[in-house]
Amino acid sequence: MAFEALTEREKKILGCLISHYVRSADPVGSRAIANKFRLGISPATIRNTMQDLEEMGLVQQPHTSAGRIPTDAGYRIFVDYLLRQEPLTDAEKAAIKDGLRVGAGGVDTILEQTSRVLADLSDHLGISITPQLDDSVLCRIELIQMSEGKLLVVLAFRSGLARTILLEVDAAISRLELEQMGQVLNEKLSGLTLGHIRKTIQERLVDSGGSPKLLRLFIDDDSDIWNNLGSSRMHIGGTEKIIFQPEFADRENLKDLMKMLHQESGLIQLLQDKSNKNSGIIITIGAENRAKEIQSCSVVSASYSAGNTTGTIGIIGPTRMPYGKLMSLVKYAARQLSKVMKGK
Amino acid sequence: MAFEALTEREKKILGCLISHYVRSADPVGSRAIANKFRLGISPATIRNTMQDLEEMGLVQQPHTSAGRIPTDAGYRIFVDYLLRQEPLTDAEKAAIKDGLRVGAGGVDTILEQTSRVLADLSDHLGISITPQLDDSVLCRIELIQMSEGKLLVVLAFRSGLARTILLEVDAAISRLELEQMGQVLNEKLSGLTLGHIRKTIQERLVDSGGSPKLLRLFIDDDSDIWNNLGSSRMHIGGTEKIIFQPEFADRENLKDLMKMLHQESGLIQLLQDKSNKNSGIIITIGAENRAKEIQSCSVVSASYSAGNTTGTIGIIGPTRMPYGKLMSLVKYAARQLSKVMKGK
DNA sequence: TATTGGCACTCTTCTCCTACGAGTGATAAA
DNA sequence: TTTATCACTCGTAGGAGAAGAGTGCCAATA
Repeated sequence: MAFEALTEREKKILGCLISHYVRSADPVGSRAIANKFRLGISPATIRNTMQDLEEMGLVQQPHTSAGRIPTDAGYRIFVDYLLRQEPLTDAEKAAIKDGLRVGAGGVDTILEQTSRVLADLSDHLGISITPQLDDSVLCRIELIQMSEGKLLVVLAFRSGLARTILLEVDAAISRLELEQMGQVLNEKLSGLTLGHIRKTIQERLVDSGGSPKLLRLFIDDDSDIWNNLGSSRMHIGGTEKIIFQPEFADRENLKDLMKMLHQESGLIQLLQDKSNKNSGIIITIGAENRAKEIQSCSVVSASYSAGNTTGTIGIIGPTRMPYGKLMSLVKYAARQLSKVMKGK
Repeated sequence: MAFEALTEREKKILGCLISHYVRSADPVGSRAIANKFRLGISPATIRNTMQDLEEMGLVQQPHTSAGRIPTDAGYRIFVDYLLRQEPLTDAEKAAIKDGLRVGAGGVDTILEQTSRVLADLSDHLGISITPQLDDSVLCRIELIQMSEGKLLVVLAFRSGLARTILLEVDAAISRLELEQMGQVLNEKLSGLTLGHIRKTIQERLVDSGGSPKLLRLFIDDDSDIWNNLGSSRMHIGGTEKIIFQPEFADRENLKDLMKMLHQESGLIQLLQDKSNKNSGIIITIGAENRAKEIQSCSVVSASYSAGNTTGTIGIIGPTRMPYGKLMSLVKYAARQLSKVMKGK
C-alpha cells in the first residue's frame, strides 16, 4: 500500500490504467495500455505487473477475463503521488471569472453562480456552501418590529453576509424598549464572532439593562437565534449532467446520491469536515466518505475566504473522475471566489 | 372531445382505464378492465367502447395489440369531469400539520418543510414557492453600514418575509446621512407594495431631501434593489423518489426534468402563471405546460396566502399521476400553510 | 533473470431465433 | 346491442451460439 513499495513500472502502469479508465469507464486490459501508451513493454509484461497491483489491492477485476479497474486505494495512491494537475485552458479561466463577476444580490447569488460554473466545466456536480457564520464577526444587529407579536432580527456580518430571523413576542413592545434593546445588543455583541456570542450570551446580557421580556428572547437556552442561525446554506448545480455518468445508470445509486443532495445538513458537514483542517485542496475518495450514500463517489473541495471566515466549494462525482482537471478547477474557482468576496 | 358527447359507458370505461393505468403503468386491456371493475359487460363490449374512445383521441395504443393508455386529452376529461377527490387519511392530515408546525427560521424553513411533506406523501416532486414580493406591503426599510463602501439594505414585509441586499457605495457616508436617508425611505415607501414602489420610485424620492449619493442607489434605473429583489425563491423535495417512476427510466426524460428543476426562474413562472388567475387548484397536464422539458409531466398547484400576497405550492410528476389524491393533498397543504402564515 | 509470444481457457455480450402471451379487430351468433 | 370466438399482430422472454476481449500460465528468448 505504501507508495515507496511500488516499482517505477508499477507506478507508471497504475497511472496509465487510471487515466485510461477515467475516460473509457470500461475495465482496462493489458493490450489497451500497451497500445495507447507507448511504454516499450509488451502486454504480457503489463499483465504481470497488473497482477502485482491487484495483490496490493490497487486494482481489481470485475470478473475473470475482464480488464482491471482501480480500487479506492488505487485512486488514493494516484491522487497522492502520481497526479499532475492539468492546467486550465484560457477559456475555462475566463468562464470562471465571468461566472463569478460580482452581480446583484450578494453572496448567495455568487455562490449559486459558482456551483453552476463548476458543474458546467466539470460535467459533474458543483457544490458551494456559504461561509460558516460561527467564525463570522457580527458587525451590527438590528431589531425591526413588523407587527404586534412579530419581531424581525437582522444580523449583519463583516464578511458581507446577513441573516434575518423572525421572532414571536407575547407582550406588546414600545418603541423605546426596542431602541434601547437594540443599543444594548450592539454594545455588548458587535465585534464578536457568532460562535463566541453563542457561548457567552448569558453572561453578556444578564443585567445589561434591556427590557426583560425582550431580553429573554436572546438569552433563553433554546433561543432560535443562536441555535438555528449558524447553519450554512448550499447550492448545487449539474444534476442534469451527472445522471449520464454510467455509474448512475443503476437507479439505486442515483437514488442514494439524490437523497444526499437534498439532505443539506449532511452534505454541508461532509464538505466542511475536511476543509477546516487543511487549507488546500481536499480529495476524499469513495469509502473514505463518512456518509454511506456516496461511498461510490469522490469529493474534491477547497475553502475560500470571506472576511475572516471561510466557506467551501467542491465537486462531487463518481470515483472515476478526472482528478487532475477537477483539482485545478476547484483551486482556481476558490481563489477567484476569495478575491470576489474580498471586494464585497 | 366535449364531455357531453360521451355516453355513460364511455365515461365509466375511461375512468376505469385511467385509474387502473395510474396504478400499473402498463397499457390496460379490455380483459383487465372487465375483471377488475365488475361493470357487467364483457371484454368484447369494452373493446368496442375503447375503439370509440381512441377515435375521440382520449386514449391511444402504444402499438397494435397492446392495451390502451390515456392521452393528455383523456386525462383532461378525467380531471375536469370524472375525478372525485380522494379524502386524506387522518395520518396524512397529521403529517401535513406536523410538517408545517411553526419552526424557527421563518417563512423559508416552513416552505422547505412543505415541499418535503408534499413529496413524502405523494411520492412525487413537492414544490413550494415564496410569496410574490411584488404584492407584498413593505413595512419597514433599514440601512446598515457594514464597512466603508458596503451598505446593507433590509426590507421587511408585512407578510413576514424579509430580504437583504448588499449595495456598494463609492463615497464615505456619515452616520447622520444614513439615518436621514432611512427616515426618508420609511416615510415615503412603507405601506406600499414592492411592485408599486418599483413603478413610482422616481417621483417619490426626487427632492425628498435625502443625501444625493445615497439617493442615487435607490433611484437609478438599474438599481439592484428594485429589479432583483422581486424574485421568489423555491424549494424542491422528492427528487430521490421521482427517479423511480417508470417514465423516467429513460435518462433523457430525467435529464429534461432535472434541467427544469434547477432552472429556478422558469419553474417559478410555470407555477405562478396559472395560480394567479384562479384561486383553487390548478392542474396542468402534459403538453399544456409551456416549458417543453416537462411536457410529459403534470403539475398540480394551489396558492396560499401570506399577509396580502400569495405564494404557490404544487406537485410535479408524470402525467400518469393519482390526480384525485394529489388534489386533496395540495389543497389541504395550501390551506394549512395559509393558516400558519397568518399566525406568523 | 526479466521479458515475451503463444495458447488454452473463461466469461461477458451480442445476435439471432423461437415460443409465448397478451391484446386486438372482425365476424357471426345470441 | 351484446357477446363468444378466432385469426392475427406484435412485443417480450428465453435459449443457443458465435464473437470478442482479456486473462493466466508456460516455454522460449535475450
